[in-house]
Amino acid sequence: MKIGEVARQAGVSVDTVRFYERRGVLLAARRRPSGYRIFDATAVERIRMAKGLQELGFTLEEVADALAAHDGGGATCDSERWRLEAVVDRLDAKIAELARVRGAAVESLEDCLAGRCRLTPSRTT
Amino acid sequence: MKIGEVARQAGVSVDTVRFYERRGVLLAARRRPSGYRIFDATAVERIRMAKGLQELGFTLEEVADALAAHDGGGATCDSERWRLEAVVDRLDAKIAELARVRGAAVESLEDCLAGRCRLTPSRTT
DNA sequence: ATAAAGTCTGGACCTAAGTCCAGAGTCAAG
DNA sequence: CTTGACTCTGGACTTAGGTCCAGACTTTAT
Repeated sequence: MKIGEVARQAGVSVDTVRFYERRGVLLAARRRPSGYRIFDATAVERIRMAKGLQELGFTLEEVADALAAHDGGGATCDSERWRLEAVVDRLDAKIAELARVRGAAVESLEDCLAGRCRLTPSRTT
Repeated sequence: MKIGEVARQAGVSVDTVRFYERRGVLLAARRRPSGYRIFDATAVERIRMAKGLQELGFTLEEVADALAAHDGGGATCDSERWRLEAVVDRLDAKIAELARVRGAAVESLEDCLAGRCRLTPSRTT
């Protein structure tokens, strides 16, 4: 697969694909003699994973680190339990945090509707 | 309350407080004759709300817009149902998304442990 | 009354995550 | 074998969200 195809399948720009390679989200791609990068389907998966995690507040660096730990686990995937478990833990924490903020928001809304607003210094009209 | 106290209570820097004022997250503070800003407790609440939402992927601008809609609702809080409801809706969507990504991550992990890794082009060792 | 601590403004600077060239080379379809 | 679409590199530029001055003024505690 050439870079344009990867970009299309992952829903990002080719610039982003190259950027991700530099940042270590993607492994350094193999090259044709011409210099053109050659990718396989895992590249698309990695970009999708990165995008999903990023959406949820993880930085590219964290994603790159997790993937590097995964790749570097040794010969095979199962040779260590790797970081994805840690990622899942963080997702759980994030879900809890989200629920907490949601609760706070709902509380604020209730107070507000009850005339005791915390967000606007209103003249209790 | 002076700016330092607000910053302390909200857990941000005084620079951030001023920055938030400029960006409309905080209402323009009243001033002493000296020029010093005077805040009340709602400022702290607004910063906390902003930080919480930001953590979850909302931009400062979105937060500012929601708060502006709230403030501008008219004389009182309950004069419109305001945007916090929309925020809660978005939080729900985010929670769903988070759950989805979590599922995808767990699946990847399972595939990986089963020797069918999607993220590393491994030589099936 | 003075010193230390806090605040003011305006502007420069910073990181993350991209985006957008220019200029040169490559590929593939007709 | 040409032509239009792709790809390459390197570097400049962008936006969001801050952070960090300098130099001047204000407050507060002793």
